[in-house]
Parts: sequence; C-alpha cells; structure tokens
Amino acid sequence: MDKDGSFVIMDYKQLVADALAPTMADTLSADDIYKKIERPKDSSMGDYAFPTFTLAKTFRKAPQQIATDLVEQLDQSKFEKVQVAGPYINFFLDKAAFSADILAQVSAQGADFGQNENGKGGNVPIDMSSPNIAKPISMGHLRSTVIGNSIAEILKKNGYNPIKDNHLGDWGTQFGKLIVAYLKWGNEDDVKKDPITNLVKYYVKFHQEDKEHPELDDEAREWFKKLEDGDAEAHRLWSWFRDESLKAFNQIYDKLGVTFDTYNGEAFYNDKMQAVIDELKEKGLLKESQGAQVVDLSKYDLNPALILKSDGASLYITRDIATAVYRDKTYHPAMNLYVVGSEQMYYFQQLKAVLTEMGLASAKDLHHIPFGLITVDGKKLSTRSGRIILLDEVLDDSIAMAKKQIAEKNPDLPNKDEVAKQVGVGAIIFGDLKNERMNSIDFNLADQLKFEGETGPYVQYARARAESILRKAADVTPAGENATINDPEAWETVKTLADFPAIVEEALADFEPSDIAKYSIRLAKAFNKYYAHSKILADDAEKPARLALVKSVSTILKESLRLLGVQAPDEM
RNA sequence: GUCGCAAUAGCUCAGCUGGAUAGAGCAACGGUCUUCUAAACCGUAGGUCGAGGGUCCGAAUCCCUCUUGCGACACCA
Repeated sequence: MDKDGSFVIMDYKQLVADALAPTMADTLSADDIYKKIERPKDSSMGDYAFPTFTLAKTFRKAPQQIATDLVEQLDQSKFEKVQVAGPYINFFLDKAAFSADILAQVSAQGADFGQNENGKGGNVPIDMSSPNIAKPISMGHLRSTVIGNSIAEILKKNGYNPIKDNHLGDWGTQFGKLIVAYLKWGNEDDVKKDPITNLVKYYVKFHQEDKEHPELDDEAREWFKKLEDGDAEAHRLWSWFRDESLKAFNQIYDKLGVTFDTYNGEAFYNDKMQAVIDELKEKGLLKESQGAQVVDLSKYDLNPALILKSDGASLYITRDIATAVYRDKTYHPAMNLYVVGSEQMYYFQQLKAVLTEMGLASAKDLHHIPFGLITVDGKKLSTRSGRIILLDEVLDDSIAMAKKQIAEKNPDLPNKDEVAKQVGVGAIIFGDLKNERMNSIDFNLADQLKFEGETGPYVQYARARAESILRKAADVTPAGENATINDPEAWETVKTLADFPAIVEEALADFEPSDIAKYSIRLAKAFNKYYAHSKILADDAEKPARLALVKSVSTILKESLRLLGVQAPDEM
C-alpha cells in the first residue's frame, strides 16, 4: 500500500528510457523506447538492455555502429556503467542506490509490499472446489480448490474482494438412489462414523443390485420426485447426507487450510430457475427444437444451448444461469470466475453467450479458468471405475514423508507434527500450483512426495534458514532506510525482490498462481546462492544491511507462499 | 467429421508482448558440512525446440499445412 505515496517503486526502466530519449529525439518517442527495453537473461549483460536492430534502416548504419554512437551521446551519470555489446546497449544500475531503495521499501511495508488497489474493492465471486455430496474428494478436486484459493489471495493482493463459493453438487437423481440404498442396506451409525465411505458403498451396491432388480430404479425415481416435492422424510435424509458429507469435506479443507465464504450448492438454486426460464421466454430467446427448449447461439458460432429437456426438466446450464443471475444481483461482480476443468471450455463459452444474450451486466467479465486433467496411467479418474486417488490419502502420505524427513534431518525440532503438516501439505499444494494450469498431470505419488529441488519444501527451507539467521542475530537490528549493500553476491537477490509487485499483477492478469510459485523458487534460489557464498553474520559495517536483506527475503518468501495457500514454518 | 488444448534434455517442466551461446529441477557422475539448518551450494554430461513451409534484420515464440496425444461436440455435470 502506498501509505503516503512515498513508497512508490522507482521505475528503473524509465531511468534507462530517459537516458536514451534525447539521443534519438527525432526517430523514436520516449514511449517506444521504453517498450523496446529488455531484461537480459544474464547479469553479466547488465540489468537492462536496448537493442538497436530496428534503427538500422532509419539510421542506415549497422546496429553495432548505432549502439556505439548512442552510448557516446547519452548521459551515463545515473548508472554504474553503460556498455556496448554488439547491437545491444547494456545498462548496469547503481547497485548501492537500487538496493537501498528496495530494502527500505520492503522493510517499511513488510508483507504489504506488492499490494496494489487496481481492483478498487470490486467483488469477485469464484466458483471453485465443488465436490459432489456422498462422493469422495479426489486429486481432481484438489486443482479447483487450490487454484481457486490462490487466485482469491492474489485478487486481494490486487485490491479485489474475492468471494469463494463452494458450488456443491448436492442435487440430482443420484439422491433418489442413495435414499433407496440407505433405507435398504444402510445404518445410521456407519454413516456417522465414516459418511463418505459408507454412502459410496450404498451407492455402489445400488448399481450392482439394480442390474438384477430394475424395479429399484423406479423406487429411486419416486424418492427423487418426493425430494423435489418437499417430502419431509426425503428432505431429512438428503439434508443429513449433505451435513455428514460436508463434515467430512471440511476435515480435508482444514488440512489444506482452505476456507469458503459460501456453500451455495446446486440445491440452493432450485427455486431460482423458474425465474430464469421466464426471463428467457420474455426476451424471446427460447426456441423449440426436437421437443426441447434451446437458446440459439449461431451468431457466436456455437451450438445451441439446451435449457429444458423434452420432458421439461432443467439441465446443468439452467442452474448455472440462475447462479450467474443470482451472483450478479447479490454482488454486482467486477469479475465472475469459474475454476473448472478444461474439459468444460466449450460449455462455458455457451454459458457466457447465453448470459450475454440475456444482457447480464457481469457476463462480459465472466472468466472460465480451466485447468488440465489429472490422469492415472494416462486415463481419466472416475469414481465408478475405481480409478480414483483420494486427496486425503495423498495428503497423509505426504505428511508422513515430511515426518520421516524431520526425523532424519532435524530430530530436535519443536512442533514436529505441526511442521510436518505444513511441509507435507505445502509440498502437495505447491506441486499442483507450480506448473501452468493447463498442463495435464499424470498422477505419480513418488513425484508428489519429492521435497528437493524446485518444490514447496525448498522454498520453505530457504525461508526457515533466513529466519534462523535472524534469530541468531537478535542483538543487531536490521537496517531500515539506509541499507546499502555493495556485496555483488547479493545483487541477484535484491533485484528479484524488486520484481515482486510486477509478478503480483501478472499472476492476476493471467489467472496463473504458477507465476507466483515460479517467482518464489527464483527468489529462494537467489537467496540460497547468496547464503552459500556470503557470511551474513560477519561483523562489519554492512551487517545491518545484510540482515535487512535477509529479513526482506523472509517476508517476501512467506508472502509468496501465502498467496499460494502454503504455510511457512519458522524452523524445519 | 468439426472445434479446442498440447508436443522443448532420459523423466518433469521454464522460456514474458519474437531478440544476444535454448534454461531449471529430478535422475547420472564428481566436488563442498571444525564457521549462519547439506530439505542446501558448486561442477560435468545431456536438445535437428513433433515435421514441413511462410513472415521478419532475427522465430521455441507469430501465420499456414501435416503428424501424434488428450478433450469437447444438445436432452450428464
């Protein structure tokens, strides 16, 4: 936050553009120059670079020559040095001034560093997680949950107000089957003891039995009809299954450290669908086709959206339209986000098109945030086929692995269990978020349980070591305003710290938590390298400045992890 | 069949709005703990960026065609 405007990051790229502008006032505008400035991949080529290829035609000279000429003309006083490297002009920043500036900002702002108000407090409902009642939470749900949760944190960091909505699958014909199965083969105590396992057992048994006893399907249909008509017994059972399932889900959410603002599942919208259908009719959007009611979307180059089945029953999209209308009225959203698998991309195009046709205000800012499929041996997960990976088991395996690591590496650690949980769960969340959303993942437990290299624990470990140094240096106060570091080993770390605010904006623009995860690895790596090559606690004049750097790194690593929904233990 | 997503080192992936010799991590091999936690650091080896065209001073990146894999294509969600 720019508390009083004095902490606005100095734009060092602008500094470069300003230096170049007078040398070619007739050829390129300051703005064009700014856009052409790049960041070299390697520090040996400077901190910023200006390529001269494009000027070759206008100047009718070789790019190398242009670079040489320009450097002779420009004011180098604000830089450590300016060098010609072939067709490039490389700018080296004044390290002392730059690091003092950055460290002062991070020290003053702490975890608020990188906070912006771009969102102006706008509401952003996020449709996420969405498990089905009476079914287990699998690795498939992990993605929606963890991506949605991270995007919510990133939204806040950009000044929006996210509303995390767990759109539970709590309605549908399967509840008729479940009620029948429960009444025939179930019992109360088992459901209370382990709701998901037992409810799934009943459901599976129903499907086995109905092959030989097709009359079971009629019973199930009857019970679902009763449920829809508000029958007391049907409703009591449905509501109980829902509560018990939710209790079980919440244990997993607790473990993940994810909370929700609302749990408006499908059932919540039951009484809101008729109004939607009426509105569609009023606006003349509904057309009959093969006995069903559809909205024609040919002008969007999409297939028609089927709103009502030929028997008059509603469909998933009917409910989703009602949901969008409800969110529009309730929240006046700045954006409307759906964190749902990529297999539904086409569907969300249709949904958005229908809402646009209806003239819904928030339709244009509806964003489907798709993610790649999790498979096992290259095949899709499915509860029915038994090809399922239970999220809870994976989390427990990972926590157990973390415990083992602690026993080997740091047996005297206090709070072992808590740290093992933070590290184990962190590894799973980070592992999911570090790659681009759209990549599909073929599940492999061994890959998930890696704690070395570019992983969550790697980032956590880097921060734990930073904290350890700060504990040992308790007698020295880190420098605030005047933290000048001349140590060249520290330079990469300082520069990486300065990148954080831009990464926060980029991650939101792309809806990519992986931008944050990759950044955190980059910062941890830079710090680890610094740590390995410098004696931070050496007693000399720069010690307070080095500690300011360590403190800043710790702050930003923790903040990056927080944006991902990963915890950061002080010791591990 | 139509549309969408993908293809980069043995494996898993980065490569920003096209730019300087294509980078990491695992795995392999070799170093570094009497000094701030070795879950770390340093080094060696490993690639016709799926194939072929095109645009450009310059293409892993943009355009076209093809191949392969995955997914979606109205009465499931």
